[in-house]
Amino acid sequence: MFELLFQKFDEKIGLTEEEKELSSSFFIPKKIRKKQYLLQEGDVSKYVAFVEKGLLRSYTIDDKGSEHIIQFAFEGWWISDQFSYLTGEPSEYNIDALEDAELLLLTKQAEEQMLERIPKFERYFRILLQNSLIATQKRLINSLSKSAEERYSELVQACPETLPQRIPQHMLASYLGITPETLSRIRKQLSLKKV
Amino acid sequence: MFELLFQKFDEKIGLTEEEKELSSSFFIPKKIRKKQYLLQEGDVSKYVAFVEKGLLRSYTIDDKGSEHIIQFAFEGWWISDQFSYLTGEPSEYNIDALEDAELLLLTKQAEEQMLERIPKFERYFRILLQNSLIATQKRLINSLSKSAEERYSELVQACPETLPQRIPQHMLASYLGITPETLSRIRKQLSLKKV
DNA sequence: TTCTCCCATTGATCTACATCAACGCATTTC
DNA sequence: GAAATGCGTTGATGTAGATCAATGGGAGAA
Repeated sequence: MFELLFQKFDEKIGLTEEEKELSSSFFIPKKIRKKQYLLQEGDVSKYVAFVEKGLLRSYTIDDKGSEHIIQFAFEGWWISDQFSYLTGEPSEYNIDALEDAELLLLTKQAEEQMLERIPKFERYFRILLQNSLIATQKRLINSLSKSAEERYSELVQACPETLPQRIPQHMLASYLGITPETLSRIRKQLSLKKV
Repeated sequence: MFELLFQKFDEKIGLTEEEKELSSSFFIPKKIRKKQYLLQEGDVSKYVAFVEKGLLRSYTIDDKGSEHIIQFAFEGWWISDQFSYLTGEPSEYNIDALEDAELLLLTKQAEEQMLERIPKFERYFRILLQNSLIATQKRLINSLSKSAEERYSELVQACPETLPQRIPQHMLASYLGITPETLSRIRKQLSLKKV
């Protein structure tokens, strides 16, 4: 159950066997099925979740009723609503599973205890946050400066196998901030260009 | 010189007098003039900067030559290119001053030493990162889901005095991801609505 | 099997915003 | 003081992408 988590830890910070043992005790394993919510708008985000298996997304629904996907989380990624988790305010986001998933949940108290017992996790979580911030800034600048076609091409180029395989097209559109119709037309354009 | 910095520290983590004394030794005070660069595209970001006085911005220039502002940094804010600072890669961003400014610079070595000597700064920087991430995600979702007029109204509503006073209009446009012409028209629209 | 329902596609039309160009005003530069 | 430069405004026109509507195919439920 914890293989992937430990592997990820090892990439950033080395852990001894005792530390692994100890750290694993702070996590709550949980399986959820496709379409099931991990977090619903209005609830408080009590956990950050590490994805051992499966695929989740976080998204928000705007005043006009359309969904905007904030993040996908594949195996080895973390997902949560940082704001709600941090402040205890009710969340404006939803998190649900696109595929049956196995998660490792960390509550805030567990996280704090873990940081106290094994301080080098401070470093680990700081690195995670920095990477998220860098990626989100890049995505923001892209959305402000590039065309939908450019954004889609770059996205698919980044993960050519997994993304189109595992994520339905209308969700990619939502992630890119365009309508499914527009994405369909863009794909047609691109396929014509290639030939 | 360090008043504002210590005040900000105190808001998140308490510091003793010795800790203040010690922590201040890690910073390099620096004054820069309006229009002067703190970081130029292609250089490596060696510092994170705390703004004691004045106003800076970070921005990037796209393939077509237009500027996209990533962040403004008023008094009490931090600014840097996290990616370059972290990896040592040359930066794709520029940082310059919109007003004469007084800064406190922290190099990576200094930061590491400071974290080692006063570990509660881990917490402080983690909070900073979390807040940046939350704000950037919100801005991203706004840019994907709201009209330029909505984004401008909300931005001005957030800081009605400082923003339009201290930031030239074409830079607000760049921050919002629209052209100066469009912003001008939006402002006209809004002023007509009010009357 | 048949009946839904959901999803991707395609066409026709609409609209928010960009682009290009010109002008007036203020500020800086010589 | 004249000249140059930069910024905000306004108008005319172009375009990426949204919206609305219809169609066909595939997956799951009865």
